[in-house]
Formats: sequence, structure tokens, C-alpha cells
Amino acid sequence: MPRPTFFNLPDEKRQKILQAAIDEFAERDYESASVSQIVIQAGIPKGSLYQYFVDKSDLHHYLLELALQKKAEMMASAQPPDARATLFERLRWLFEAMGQYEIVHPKLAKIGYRAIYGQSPLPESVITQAKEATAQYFSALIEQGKKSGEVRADIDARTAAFLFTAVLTQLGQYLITETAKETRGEPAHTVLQSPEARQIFDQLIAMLQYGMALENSSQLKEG
Amino acid sequence: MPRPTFFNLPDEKRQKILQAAIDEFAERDYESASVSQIVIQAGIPKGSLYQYFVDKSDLHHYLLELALQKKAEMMASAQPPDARATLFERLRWLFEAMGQYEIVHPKLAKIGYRAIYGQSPLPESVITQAKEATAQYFSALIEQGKKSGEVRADIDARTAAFLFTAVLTQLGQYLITETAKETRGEPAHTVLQSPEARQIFDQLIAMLQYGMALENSSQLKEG
Amino acid sequence: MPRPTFFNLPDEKRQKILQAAIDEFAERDYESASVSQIVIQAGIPKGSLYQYFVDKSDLHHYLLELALQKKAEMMASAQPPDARATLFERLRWLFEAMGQYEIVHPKLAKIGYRAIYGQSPLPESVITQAKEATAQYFSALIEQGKKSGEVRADIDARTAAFLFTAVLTQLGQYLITETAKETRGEPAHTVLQSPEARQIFDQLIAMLQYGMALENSSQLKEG
Amino acid sequence: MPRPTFFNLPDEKRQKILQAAIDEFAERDYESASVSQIVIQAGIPKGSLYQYFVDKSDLHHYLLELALQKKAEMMASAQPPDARATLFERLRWLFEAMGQYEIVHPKLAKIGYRAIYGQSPLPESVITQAKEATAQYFSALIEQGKKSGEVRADIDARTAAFLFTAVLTQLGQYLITETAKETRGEPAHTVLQSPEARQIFDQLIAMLQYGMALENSSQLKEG
DNA sequence: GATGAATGAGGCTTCATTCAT
DNA sequence: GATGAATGAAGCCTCATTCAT
Repeated sequence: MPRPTFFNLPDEKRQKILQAAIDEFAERDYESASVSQIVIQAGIPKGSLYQYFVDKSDLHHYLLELALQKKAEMMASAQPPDARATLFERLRWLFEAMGQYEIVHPKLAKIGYRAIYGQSPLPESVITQAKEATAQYFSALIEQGKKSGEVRADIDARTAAFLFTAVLTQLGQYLITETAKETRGEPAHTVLQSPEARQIFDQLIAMLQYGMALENSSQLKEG
Repeated sequence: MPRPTFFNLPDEKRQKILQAAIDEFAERDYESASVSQIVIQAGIPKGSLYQYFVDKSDLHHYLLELALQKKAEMMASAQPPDARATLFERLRWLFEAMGQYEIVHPKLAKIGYRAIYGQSPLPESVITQAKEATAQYFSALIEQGKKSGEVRADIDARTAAFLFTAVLTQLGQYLITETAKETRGEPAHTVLQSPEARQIFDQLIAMLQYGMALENSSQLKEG
Repeated sequence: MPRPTFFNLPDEKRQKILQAAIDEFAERDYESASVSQIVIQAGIPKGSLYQYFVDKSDLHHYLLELALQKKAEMMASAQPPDARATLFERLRWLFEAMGQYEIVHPKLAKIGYRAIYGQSPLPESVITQAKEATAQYFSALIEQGKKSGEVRADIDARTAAFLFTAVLTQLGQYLITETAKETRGEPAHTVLQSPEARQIFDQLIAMLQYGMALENSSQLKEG
Repeated sequence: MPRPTFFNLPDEKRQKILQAAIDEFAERDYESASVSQIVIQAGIPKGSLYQYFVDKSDLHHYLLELALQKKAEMMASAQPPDARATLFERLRWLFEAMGQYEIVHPKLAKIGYRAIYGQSPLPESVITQAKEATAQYFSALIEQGKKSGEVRADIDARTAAFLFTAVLTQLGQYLITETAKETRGEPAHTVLQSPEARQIFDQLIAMLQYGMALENSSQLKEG
């Protein structure tokens, strides 16, 4: 909840402040991030920042909100999967949409990631809740897959959800890191659409779907 | 590289210092971690710490080394898989050994994790190298599996390695977090040996091995 | 000396501003009092305050003037003692009138008190002058009492004036403090008219008049 | 509770710091008093002050303790009244001892005074308790006087205690103020022993004892 | 005349490190 | 080798006042 003042600023100035804050909080931990550094980078007096935001925490919260918002926008803008799509088609779509987000907003993604997996000033309950929401989303998806016959009945939904989350999270981490490196060169978001990227995605989904083993039917039921 | 002085200390004192440092660096970011807090917790004069370690960074480095060492010890002490073990048996063993490490040394694990995935004072090259080593280890394992006929030939080793790493990493994160919570109750390291944990591990391995899909052989080659 | 703008304000708004300022200056030291807090409490833009008053000091001065004015009003509205009243009847009336003031306007009284006895931005000369005025008022009263035969001739007027001031001042402090506590309960200004209060006043006056000693005439002249 | 470091300082340095702090806290409210100003005046780095005191409040507390201690020393060093002394002789001694304290340590006295009567960070309970202690001390003294026949039986002890406190307090205020002015000229503590001062004290005591009225026995009971 | 954003000095406190004892 | 006091830059935040709109 920034102060109204912040939203009355000229776009350019507001963006400059946001960019400075995003840069700082993406580079450093919440505690280590320096308000002084932000105002220097943004080219504004220190007092001004405190007319835009209540305090450091307020600014940080806003960036988290912004991250959620940008992610939502990204997912909304991505062509949603057909209603008749299979579970794994949906999963693939999810991977790609998330990938888009992480590639277009790598720093916001990093800030959001840190808020959950790193050191963060968020209350434990919020973090737990966020994780649980993801787990339940995937669990539901998988249970649905089991009902529709796509997924084997002996698959534990929570464990499978964990597997999805793991892949999604690490994929995000990977893309964020790589994007940070490739600031120069071709626009980052085209990378995802490269044939190589498509192939990697195909492989990941396929592995989740069919496993890696050459022969596979009999042993599972015994295990 | 602590100063020689450090290793001449009586064991008890050295352990107390290490524990204080581990507690602090596990709780906070490298930059946020407070040298003052460490010396207070360790009950030693501030000047002493600087006779044992060159500076804050030196101490941090040493903890990372310690983490690697403890991890190695843990893996060494775990019953290594039979030489004729299959890839997935090896993977399962790896999961369990890593799990043991993360459960027995959750704080060191957290510090190590942060050094790679979080904000860390390590040079980029070291981090990249560490990640690459893991990737190559898994890649080699998988290539081997392909040769032995355990793994389908069309599996991309690097991508599969990524999948393994993702699961391993998230599993670690999960165990570290849970261990932190369960300070009370039964000793954390027994959790891994519970039937529930075994089942989860079985499921994870099985999913990586055979996938989740009900029918699964033919489509992959087309996908 | 507020700016003319201030007096052109609608009564209600002017009162709201004054009340906010009184609350703040009563709660905090002149230096610690926050202009920001005042405008927030008054619900006016910060710039406006500076159109009504030259600066923080100007506002503070005005509150002091207001305190004097309210005190004068209070004394004027109290039934003045008969012209033939004795010195101690006058004193008693003074105590009661001052008490009324401090009970009806405890915050203004506090601000006024602080300006004289606490830290204040007033020039030393003003403070000295104010104190001197009180001293002279009482001195005159006492000299008059001596002439009329009410007061013993060997009483030093300045010292007696000091005694009166002391009692009056501490009484004021006491009433201000108590009034602040008893926000709830019966209206504060009725307290003064309670039988208990009357008795305390009677006692105080009597003690000033006749002293506390059991036997009392002869020794004084020797002392 | 300053840190031990503070007491290990060379006397001269410790005194310089104390003096700077006393000057600042005597001149300004607790909130307005500036730590920066203190360190500048004391000629020490800002960080050093925080090795001597936990924080601003700790320093302030210590000054209050110091004030109490100096007051106690002062009272102890003053020739205590004979055990057979009358109430008013005791009161006179009290006035003089307190006067000595306020004249020798006017700034500490001011700080102490402000802690009770002005804006202070002390919890309400402590202040109330301090006031109550004084009130009870005087009440007891007076009750004793009533028993020994020195004081009239119809005197209300609490009200008389209030009167004593009022005179003592205002006397203190007066002496503090005057002492501050007369920094130059003859040593302040000799003032109290001047004939003029003695006479004023005599008068004050006499007035409390015998009152000011010319005739005085009969009317009290009627009033 | 009304507004409220801009300003930058100053508030208290913590920091990692050095160095005299 | 052990100690712990000294240091001053940097941390976050609030301040009274001005001024462009």
C-alpha cells in the first residue's frame, strides 16, 4: 500500500523509482537491501521515498504485489489451454507461461521467489499458505487426471504435486539466472520459443508423463 | 582458510564458535549476518574471532567447506549402493543420503543452499562450476543408464539431469524447512526411515522411472 | 500573531486546528511536538498551516496567548470576591478560580506551565517578567494585608508571595495531572466543588493563615 | 545500567562524557535531547557512546540514578538533625539539605525534576510511586508531630504534606533557575549560607508553623 | 487562498574491522 | 595469543519548511 502520492507521480519518475527498487531487492536480501542505494539509483531525495512509501517494508510489499500482478497478467495473456486439454498439456502450458513470466520479469520473479524460499520478512503463515495453495492446485489437477484416466490410480496426488512444483520452481530459478546473464544479445523472451527450448520442454513433460525407463509397466505395481 | 590459531583451540571452544556462526549464517543472509551476534553467542571476545578468521568472508567460506565436508561424510557413511545397482536404485540411494544430510545438518545445508541459489558473496564462476559439476555427475549417470539399457535412448541426458537436480534440490529445501519446524517431537532423522517417507521416496523414484501416465509406451516417440 | 487568514476561517475548522495543536503541545515538548502530527490530527493540508501561522513558533505563541486569555476569562467569570474581602478570602478565591481554569483547560494550562517552568522557546526575559508579575501581584496583596492589620508586620512580603505561588503552582500541577487521568467519570469541574475539595482548600488556606503549630504566638517574634 | 566499558574509562574522559550528557539533558527534554550533540560536546565518536550505554534511554536512566545518588550523598553529608529535633526543625533541615543539592547539582536536579513533573520516558507507575513516597514521608512526619503535640490535631496530614512538597519543589525550582544564572560570581553553594538566605528560610518555616495571620487561634475551628 | 509534494539535514543505532594493551 | 575499546560510515526514518500548481 504505497501512499497515493506515488501513483500521482509522472510515469517516468515512478518507473525509475520502481526500477531502482526492483534492482536493489533483486540483488540483495530484504534486510541487506539499502534504501539509500535505491534513492541514489532513482535520483530522488531520501525524504521523497518516504512520501511514496510508508517504509522499507511497504516498498517491499508493493514489489511483491507487483510481482503477483505481473505474473497474473502474463498467465492471462498466454493462450490458455483448450478446455479439453489433457493434464500434461495443461502442465506444459503452465511451464511455458511461468517461463514467460520469469524471462520477462526475472528480477520481480527473483524477489517473489526469495520471499517464499529465502529470507523474507513475511510471516510464516503467509508463506505456508502460499506453498499450500500451489500444492493444492496441482493436487486437484492430478486427482482430476486420475478420474479422467490420464493418470494411474496408484499415483499419490500430493507427491506428484511436489514433483511438479519442484520442476516448475527449478525451471524458474534456471530461467531467472540465465536471463540475468543474457541481458545482452537477443531479447530474452524469444529464447523460450526457440526450437531447443521447445525440445527441452517436450522432454520434461514426456519424462513426467512416461518416465525415463525403457520398460516400465510391471514393476511399478509391485513397488 | 581459518588461521592456524583456530585449529589449536580446544575442541569445545571451537565447536561453540562454529555453532554460533552456523546459527547466525543459517538464520540470516551473508550480508545481514552479524559478526557481533556470533561473538556474543559464542561467548568470545570480538578480537578473538579475527585471530581465528581473516574476516567475515573467511568464516563464511569455512562454513561452506564444512558443509561440503559434512555432506561428503554423510554420503560416505551411508551404505553405498551395490556396484550392480540400477540407475534408479542409485538415484534412490542418493535421495536418501542427501536427505540424511539435510536432516542431520539442516543449518549447514541451508547455508550451502543459499550460497548457490540465494544471495552469496561467492564469485559467479564458483557457483556455475558447482552447478555444472552436479549436472555432469547426473548426466554421466544417465548416459551410463542409456548404455546399460535402463534408460530410453531418446532421453536427453542434460534435461534428465536437470529433472533429477530439481527433485533433489526441492526435496532438500522441504526437509530443511520441516526439520526446522520439528525441533520437538521425535528425532528428525528417524522421520526419513518412517514408512510414510519410504513410500514417498518410492513414489518419486517410480514417477521418474515410469512416469505418471496410464498408457505410455508408444506416444513418446511421436511427441 | 497568526496570519489574518487564520481568523477568516470558519469557526469549526479553526477550532479543529487549535484543538489538534493544543493536544500536541500538551503532550510533547515544544521541540518534540510535531507539525506533521498537528496537521494530520486537524485534517488540513500541511501547507495550510503555514498560511495560518508563520511557523511552529508562531503557533506555539498563539497557544500561549490563548492560555492567558482563557485564564483571564475564567477569572473574570468567577464571582469576584467582595471588595471588603480579607486577604485570605481573596487567596481562597484565587485558588478556586485558578483551579477552575486548570480543570476546564488542563491542556492549555499544561502548555502555559511548561513555557515557564519547563523547556520553552520563550526568551528568558519574558519568563522572568511573567514570574515577576506574579510575585509583585502577591506582594502587593500581602503588603495591603499588612496595612489592614490582617497580616503580621514581620512577614516578608516577597517570601510570603513565594509561598503563595508555590502552593498555587503545585495545586495547578496536581489538578492538571488528575484531570488528565479522570477523563471518564463525572465531569472534572465538578470535582472542585465537592465537599472533599472544599475541605482541602479550607485546610490549605487555614494553614497559610494560622500555621500548623499548636501554640504559636510568642515564638515567632523570637525565631 | 551503563556497560562495564563505561566504568573502565579514565576518570577525565568519563566525566567529560557525563558532563556533556548532563548539559544536554538539562537543557532539553528527553526526546529533544540529541545524542549527536552529546558526542560532539564530549569529543568522542558516536559509536563510542554506544559502547558505554545501551542506548539513549540507558544514558538517561543513568543520569537519573546519578541524580538520586548525588542527592543521597548530599543529604548524608549534611549534619542530620538531632533526634530530639522538632518537626519544623527537621523540615528546616530538609529544606537546607535539598537546597544544597539543588545548588551544587542544579543540572542533575533539573533532569530529575523533569523526569517527574515534565515530559519523561518513565512509566507512569514509577512517577506515581515516587510522588507517593514523598507524600507518605511527609505524612508520617506530620502524624508524628501530631502525636508529639507539635501539630494541631485538626490538621490533615496529606494536605499538610502537599503543602510541604509544594514549598520544597518550588524552592528547588527557584534555586535551580537562580543557580543557572549565577554561574559566574561567588560559588553558588555559599548563597544558601548567606544571612539573607537564612532569613528567608526562617520566614518560610515560621509561616508554615505559625501562619501569617495576626490573630489566629479561634477562627480555625470555625472556618 | 489552498494544496501537498519536495527537500536534505538530522534523528538514533549497528556495523565490520583495527589496534593498543 | 588474548582482549575489548575505538572508530566513523552507513543503516532507516522524521523533521519543519518551501513552492509550484
